[in-house]
Amino acid sequence: MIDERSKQVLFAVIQCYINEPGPVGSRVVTKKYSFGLSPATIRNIMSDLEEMGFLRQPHTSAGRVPTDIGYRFYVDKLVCERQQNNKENLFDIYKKLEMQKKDINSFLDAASRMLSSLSHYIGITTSPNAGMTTLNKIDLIKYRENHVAVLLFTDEGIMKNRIVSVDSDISQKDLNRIAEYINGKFVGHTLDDIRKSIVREITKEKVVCDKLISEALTLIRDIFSTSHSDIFISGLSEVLELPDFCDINRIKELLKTIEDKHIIVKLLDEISDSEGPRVFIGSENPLEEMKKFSFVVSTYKEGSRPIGAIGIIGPTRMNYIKAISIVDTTAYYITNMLSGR
Amino acid sequence: MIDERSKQVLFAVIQCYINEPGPVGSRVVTKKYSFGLSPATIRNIMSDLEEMGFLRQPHTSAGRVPTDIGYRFYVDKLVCERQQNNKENLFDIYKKLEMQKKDINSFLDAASRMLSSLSHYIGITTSPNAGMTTLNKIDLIKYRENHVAVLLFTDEGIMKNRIVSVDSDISQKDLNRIAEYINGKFVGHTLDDIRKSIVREITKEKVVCDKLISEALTLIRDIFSTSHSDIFISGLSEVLELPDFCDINRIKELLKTIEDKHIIVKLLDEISDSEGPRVFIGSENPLEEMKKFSFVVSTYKEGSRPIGAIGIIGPTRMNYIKAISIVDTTAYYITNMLSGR
DNA sequence: ATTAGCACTCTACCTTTGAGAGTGCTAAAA
DNA sequence: TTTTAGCACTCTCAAAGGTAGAGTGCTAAT
Repeated sequence: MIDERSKQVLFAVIQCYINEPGPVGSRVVTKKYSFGLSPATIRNIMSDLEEMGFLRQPHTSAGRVPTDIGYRFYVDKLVCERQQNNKENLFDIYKKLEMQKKDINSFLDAASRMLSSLSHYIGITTSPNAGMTTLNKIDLIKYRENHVAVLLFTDEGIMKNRIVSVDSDISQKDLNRIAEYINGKFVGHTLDDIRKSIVREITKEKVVCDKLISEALTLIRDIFSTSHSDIFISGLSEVLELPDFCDINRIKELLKTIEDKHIIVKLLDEISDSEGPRVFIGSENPLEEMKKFSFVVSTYKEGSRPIGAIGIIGPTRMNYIKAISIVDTTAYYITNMLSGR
Repeated sequence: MIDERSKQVLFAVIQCYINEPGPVGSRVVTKKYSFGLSPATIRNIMSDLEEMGFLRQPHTSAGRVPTDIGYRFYVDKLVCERQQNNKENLFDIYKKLEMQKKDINSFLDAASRMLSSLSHYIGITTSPNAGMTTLNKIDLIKYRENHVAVLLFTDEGIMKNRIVSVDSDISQKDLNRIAEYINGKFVGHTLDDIRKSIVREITKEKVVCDKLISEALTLIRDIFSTSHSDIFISGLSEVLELPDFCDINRIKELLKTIEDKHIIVKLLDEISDSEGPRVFIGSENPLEEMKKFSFVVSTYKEGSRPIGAIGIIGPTRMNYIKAISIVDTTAYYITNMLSGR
């Protein structure tokens, strides 16, 4: 389909373009890479590559620029060959993040900053998807008259807390009883499973237990269902330094997408059941607003189950090698750190 | 110092400029406002105003543009005269925010979005300054072996929670005892005060009580001291639509400032002991990075003590009337809603 | 199959030009 | 004394032309 030499030329063009933006011409390729061919030959090859859809010309008689398909080809090759990560920066990441261990959210915030400062693109991390985490303990605490604090502990630390007002004033003793009942039933299950069983239990109306408990269950179900995860985004100013973002309209687009965090959360949620780092290049992006950018994502896990996502957003002219490596190793260390608590 | 007629002209120029950017000339002023004077006279007045520092010319033979001093004069006048807020939009704000009452942080997040969507500038809210809030209750819960969850309830809802690892395994009973002791001593005081007394107590070494308690106190002091408040910023994409931000460098500046949230937190903290809405115009801003923007801030309170700040960032060419009114009423309603819990 | 040579194309940047808007000044009018 | 009309002058902005540079595609020679 595509011979080895053409492939080499394609990769050369892509690497040139990643190093500095602007169409890359045949002469430049011959100078930077010693193919032992003249510009004219390279030109012919590039012309072929354009026909195949890997390159394109911004305008007649300019150099070539990679298409999304070209990048895809390049990245696929990359991922295949990548056995050895560059282990050097691993340790740095590890050490710096270690400091932030205190609380899971500030930890993930720090991780997103880390992603962006390492890559010079936009770094994104999400807090664990509540539904995927396992319940460690529920506590009900009387907060003041008619107000109860519901605390959901998961294996990663406190995940959710909420103060709810209840109609009848319940004593702390009763609350303890309810909590005990719920704990006995649900500890060790994922929140998603718990929600499902609660729904089942309520609808089946086989509430042998007392009214308070059924009320509490309804309450907890509600808490579970409004579980939008937190998301940490950083590096916007970082990305503005790139020549790719000299156009004000692109900035606007990007900002609008990112500011509506729910969009990103949804996107990441969809991804978060897949393995290893994934790359979405330009038009491959499921989100309309992101079709001009590239997105490298991976997940961190609790045990073997992915519970949260991290990633990098940058221009399609992204240093994919670096980005993939950064995302991958960061995900790896987040997983480690969560389990090491 | 400055006669009435000149003042009128100054305000006319400012209003023109706020309505649409670009230097405003003498002809425009005579057309939009009926002073009964010819352009030539207006020109003379404007020339005087320039000498006094209220206006300036971007270049010879262009119209005039207000200086920061000019805006200041205008805003001062405004604040003096402002007795009647436009009560219409109050109700809207109130109703929409009411929905978000559930949890204080998502509530403040919503409030910041509200600020930005109403003003079309950048909306900022901070969560209550932990130090200023009063302690409602402390709870210590055994989370797993050697791990204790410390919960700080304040009158606004749960403010802080942290899981800490302790050397010796403590029983829930002991934890309850410690919590009880601390509660008895500190409930009703502000966290700042509590921190101070803890420090005193520890340093004085008059720890008649047992070792666990002194250890717990040290712990809690640490938790208090790392109290950076959350901050919610929104409306970045909003602001890019303004003609004032057509220059990419200004965007960069702004983003850099805003992305480093600690800067803003610090700024707001300094302000948060003053009354009513305050306006910082361009160079009046204490922060170097903000000297090209204007900042309208106010505080929300617990009782009569300000505990958090909200504000709007926009261009110096800001609609100050609207901005002040929005900030003021939003602050008012946040105060109300917090106390109405 | 590859390459050298050449005409052609397109962009980016610079300069020029003219229109438009607005000022400052002066002298006349109120 | 204050206001106004008239006019020359200045500056910006946008469009128009012109040139250099980079790169291509094609053809004919190697």
